[in-house]
Amino acid sequence: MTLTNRQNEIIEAALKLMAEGGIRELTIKNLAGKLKITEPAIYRHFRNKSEIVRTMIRKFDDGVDVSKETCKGFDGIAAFIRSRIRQVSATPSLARVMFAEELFLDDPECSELLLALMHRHKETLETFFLEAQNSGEIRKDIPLRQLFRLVFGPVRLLVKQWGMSNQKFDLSAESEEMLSALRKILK
Amino acid sequence: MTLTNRQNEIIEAALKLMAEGGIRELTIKNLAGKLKITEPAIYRHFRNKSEIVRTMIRKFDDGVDVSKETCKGFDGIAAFIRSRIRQVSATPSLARVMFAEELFLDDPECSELLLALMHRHKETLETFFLEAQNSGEIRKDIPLRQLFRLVFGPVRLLVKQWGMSNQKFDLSAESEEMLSALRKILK
Amino acid sequence: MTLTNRQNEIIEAALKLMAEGGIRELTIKNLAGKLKITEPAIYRHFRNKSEIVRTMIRKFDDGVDVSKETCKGFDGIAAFIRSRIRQVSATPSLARVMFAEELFLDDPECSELLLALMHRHKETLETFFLEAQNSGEIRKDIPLRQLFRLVFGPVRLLVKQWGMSNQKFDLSAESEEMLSALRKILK
Amino acid sequence: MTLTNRQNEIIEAALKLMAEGGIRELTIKNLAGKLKITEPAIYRHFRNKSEIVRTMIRKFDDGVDVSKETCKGFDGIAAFIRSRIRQVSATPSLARVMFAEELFLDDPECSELLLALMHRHKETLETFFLEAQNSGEIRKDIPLRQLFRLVFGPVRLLVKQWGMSNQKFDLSAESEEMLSALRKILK
DNA sequence: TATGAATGAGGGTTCATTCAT
DNA sequence: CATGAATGAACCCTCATTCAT
Repeated sequence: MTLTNRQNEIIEAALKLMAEGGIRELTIKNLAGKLKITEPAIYRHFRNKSEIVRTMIRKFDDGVDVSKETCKGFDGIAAFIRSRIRQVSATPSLARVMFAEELFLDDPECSELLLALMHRHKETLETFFLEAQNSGEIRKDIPLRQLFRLVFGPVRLLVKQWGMSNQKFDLSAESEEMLSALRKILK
Repeated sequence: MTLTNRQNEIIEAALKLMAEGGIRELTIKNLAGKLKITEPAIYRHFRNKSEIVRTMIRKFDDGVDVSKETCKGFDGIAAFIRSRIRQVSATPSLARVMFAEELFLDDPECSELLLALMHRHKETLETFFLEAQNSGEIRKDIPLRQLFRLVFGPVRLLVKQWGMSNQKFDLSAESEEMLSALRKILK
Repeated sequence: MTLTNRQNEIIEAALKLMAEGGIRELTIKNLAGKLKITEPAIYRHFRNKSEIVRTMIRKFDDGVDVSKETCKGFDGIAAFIRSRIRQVSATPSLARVMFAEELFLDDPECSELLLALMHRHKETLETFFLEAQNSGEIRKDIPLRQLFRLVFGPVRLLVKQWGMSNQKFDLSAESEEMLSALRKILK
Repeated sequence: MTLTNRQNEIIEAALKLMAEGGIRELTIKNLAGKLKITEPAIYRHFRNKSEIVRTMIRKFDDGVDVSKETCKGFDGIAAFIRSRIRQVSATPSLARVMFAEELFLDDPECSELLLALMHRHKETLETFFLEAQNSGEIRKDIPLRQLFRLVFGPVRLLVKQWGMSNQKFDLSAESEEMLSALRKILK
């Protein structure tokens, strides 16, 4: 995904707007206002609003790179989670929208994209879970799809709490604590 | 919370609209259309749109009744979760909005209400967690706020998956499986 | 003009509403709210809103009774003015609307009524002016219609200032001072 | 105050609407209709309706230029009055709203603006009155605030009569007659 | 690459009024 | 004498988008 400078600026502004006042604040007018250009100018860089949102989603999905080669088992899972946490820490506005799939329910193209991304992640992660079960890092009496929920449910909630509390607590400390708790209880 | 018949009808219609097409579908016009009355008629029953949404939220919060007397410890937590699951099963549209606090970010009155409700629940639940730790149902080396996330993160994710998959799996079976998994791993 | 009790209550409430927040505050809804009845109930007492306003206007015109018999010349004029001032002092809300004919521009029936009343007053008053000129109380080198403006322009402005200042000064003192000034300068 | 062409056109149309049918006729819809554009187009030129009205008020206040340098005493007053009369003659629609402060009672921002302008005028004019008293043009036994009313009350009433009569008489002749009458009686 | 001006669709809301009860 | 429920018309305003320049 190669974006022009302007495109990156627009994505950045869009994210800020969403974080500040919810998805309703993300309008072409506000976007233009924030970038100090006029509304039609936006359309030089994106075909329409949906494309902006979709590009935003894709861009932040690119940020999570956990190649299945470098890590294995629970380490792979931890790497994935840490990658997400690092991303959210770097761009706190993300915390408010990253796991809010409902926000995009009314745009079919966005919904579809999100579903596809989620599916891809799930596949990657289930490989890790299997490895972890086989190596004895994780007990074997819990179905894979429950494992997925037991691990990523808490992560999502943590990020959401951090976003809704306006970053009042130390996200990375709290996430490390959570990871070690997960390691403990799943053994 | 005593609502008139019409008010209940309006709330019901509002929920359906949201579930069908996201919060953007929840407009006074659509609401009126669904009820086959005119838009101004809505305003005889609610002062404005925000009041409709807030009433909707309150109504479904009323549905979760877990008195601290009847249950204790992990049973209290399980009761709370089962109550939620039952509610969502009965009104599947709920699954798509119940844990989507972001949807209401742009309405300060709604946001505030949601925060208050979440706070109340957290307080109730932390009592249960403490009891469970003291009675030995739950290990003591995990901080309360992590416990909260470890339990309710997965529940939220489960409900969300069910909603986004259009109720493709058996929610109550899956939730029972999750509960027993939680019981196991937290001991 | 004989009004029922309820009608008088409605007129009174209407006047208060107008005084508090301008003519836009005078709505059937607000009227009903102030009287703690429902909107349709208003229509038991008046055929429509215009009739309410017209009745209001007529009622307060009835309050100014200056028979041409009891007074003559400048005394007649002074009596008329004092009568107005007394009325406004008794019902301060009046000050904000009494001379604001523009408020009713959009209701032809009201406009017409107002014009008729103004015409009647002018006729009465011109008789007084003529008498005053003939008796030497007022100089004769000023045309009647200018005299009318020179006397009632200031009175209107005085009342308006009193109303817009929220009755900050002593209206009757100020009006007496004005009357004596008028007597002086017109001789 | 520099306005774009379109802004001037809008203000002009707004004034016409008000003059034709009272303030209730001044709606965005009518405004758009008169200019043969759509309603949203209006909002490219003004932020909202209140801003239109306020600009209208300011624009016509700009028209009254009486520098304290060129005139002194009663001449200053006469200049101010003549300036107003000229303005109203040029734009007869103004006559119906220029002195109708009540029309804007329901818009706090307009009310405030009007009060500020009125205050500024009063200050300018009281300087003239003082000069006139000191130079012997106006008798000294009448308080300043009464003088203000005695002079501007009649002017306001004259303009209002002209407006409400649909310009049936010769405003400038009548105003000159009034000015000379005022000069006579105030000496 | 940007702008100024406009548009069609739709948003939430308030109005005076009516009607059956 | 009053109500509950509704209506049609109109209100102000914002949306994403387009087009000529």
